[in-house]
Amino acid sequence: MNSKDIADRIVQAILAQKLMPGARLGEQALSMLFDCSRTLVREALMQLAARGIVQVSSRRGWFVVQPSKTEAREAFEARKVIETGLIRSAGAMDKATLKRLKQHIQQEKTALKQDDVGRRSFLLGDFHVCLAECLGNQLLADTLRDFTARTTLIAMLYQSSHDAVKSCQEHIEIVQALERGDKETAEQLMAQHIGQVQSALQINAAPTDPLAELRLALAPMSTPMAAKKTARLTPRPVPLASSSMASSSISSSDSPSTYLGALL
Amino acid sequence: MNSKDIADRIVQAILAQKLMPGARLGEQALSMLFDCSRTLVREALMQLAARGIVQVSSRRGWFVVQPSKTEAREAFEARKVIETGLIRSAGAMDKATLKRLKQHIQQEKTALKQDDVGRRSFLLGDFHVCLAECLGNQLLADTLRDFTARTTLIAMLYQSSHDAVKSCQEHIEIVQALERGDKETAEQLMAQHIGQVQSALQINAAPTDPLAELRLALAPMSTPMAAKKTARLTPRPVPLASSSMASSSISSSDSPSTYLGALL
DNA sequence: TGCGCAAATCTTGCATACAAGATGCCAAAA
DNA sequence: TTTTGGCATCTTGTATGCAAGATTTGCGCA
Repeated sequence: MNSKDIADRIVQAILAQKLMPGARLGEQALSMLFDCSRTLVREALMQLAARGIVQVSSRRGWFVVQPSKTEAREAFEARKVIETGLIRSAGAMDKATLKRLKQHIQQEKTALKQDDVGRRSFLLGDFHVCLAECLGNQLLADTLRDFTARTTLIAMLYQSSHDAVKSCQEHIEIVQALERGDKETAEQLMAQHIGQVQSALQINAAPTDPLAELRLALAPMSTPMAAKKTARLTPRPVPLASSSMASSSISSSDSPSTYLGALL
Repeated sequence: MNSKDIADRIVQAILAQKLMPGARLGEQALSMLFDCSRTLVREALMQLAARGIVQVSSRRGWFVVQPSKTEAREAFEARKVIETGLIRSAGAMDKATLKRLKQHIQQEKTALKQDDVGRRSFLLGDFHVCLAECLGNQLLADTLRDFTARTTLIAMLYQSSHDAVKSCQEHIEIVQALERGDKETAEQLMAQHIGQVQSALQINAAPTDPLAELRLALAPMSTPMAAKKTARLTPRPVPLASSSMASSSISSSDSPSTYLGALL
């Protein structure tokens, strides 16, 4: 278990929407989870920070990034630029490549059918990384993975009303266009597809009132003492001032073991 | 002096062609240079590794990356995709932005006139980062900085015969096209410009046979023992198997002080 | 009850110590 | 002379300890 593995696990958890933006990533907690020293955890977090996936607030803690509206726009624009450009500059695809893409889409369908939210989210994002690899550019594929993690976080943060089934359908159409060699259409479809995801954001929903979580938790219940403790409410809540969101419940109000469960 | 500063300095040294591909970056040496512990140096190197700028060979050392031919192709393709796409998707530029670009070009001219190789190399690369920022995408600008560092290393590794004056001239033309709102031409010029730099590479010069150095060194000399020792051949030469190159002499056979001078 | 201050606690920042693999060097033997 | 075995050295890999800032908590006081 080296720092690379730890970083990969964290990225995967984000792609599977199991780590929310703003989630706390304590060095101690992670070192216990991965059964290693803080040193390795720190190295992993440093790498992720360099990739723009986590950030550290001096002597306060490490947190999954919460992209601002500007950063959200930039991330989607970046993906559009890269993915459409990649299609445009690509040569013809061979059969094996197309097969791989189709297999990926099959996996998406399976995850959709089984209602496996984590896997579904991961695969819908991974399609784009896979496509970049198929188009023959590992460098851009890796870059795209980070950007996809970013847009996934953005979708969580801005309460995307995005439809997974529709997304999968759009992936299918893109691959079909590529299969018949119609790059122009494929490029156009890709731009639309990313645009769809982007416009599904409630871009003004983020600065919702910071008490939403409390309100929900403290709403009158029919069976008053159903849960013995209702869990501590936001013990160390949203770290960074700015916009708050409903995410911290998962990441910070559960016990360490549960909170870290996202990585297992 | 934190790890971020150290990483920045290393990147700058690469952009200024003061650190060659394959150059050794010993933790101890850097910690002495920056007067800090190995921990900080290690954190910086980890970040750079995550950005694909350095790599570590287990218990052997840290080295500036030596992109393979495939990686070289990918890096140039990535830059083409991003930079042309960015121009295409950009809106109109305001006056202040154009002014900034023109100032940058002025700096390029100055460095050219003064024959300041380091600054010249840095500025010619930084133009593209600057442009990305001007086009309103900091995320892609940061990405482009890393990619530019990569292509700079590639140019060093593959003995680019690239002409700085010509490059600057091409920058000027791109900005002119942007100024008159002719994005289409600007995009085309940019693609050509990057293509020029790419095709100036001696792409077949690097994977020359690994014995080239030996052959040269062992070629019959007219004055047999002219040099008392002919220098140890590749003392701790190229770290990773694959392609060898003529660069290691500078980075690894000089004394630490000289070798680290690139960062000061 | 509300407010302010200080101690306690938590979390990261940084340095250092030690472990362990990789490399180079040298001597001894074939 | 060449090869091989082992030792010395160099370099990273990992853990741990302590310092210092940030946050929370609890208490005294008006």
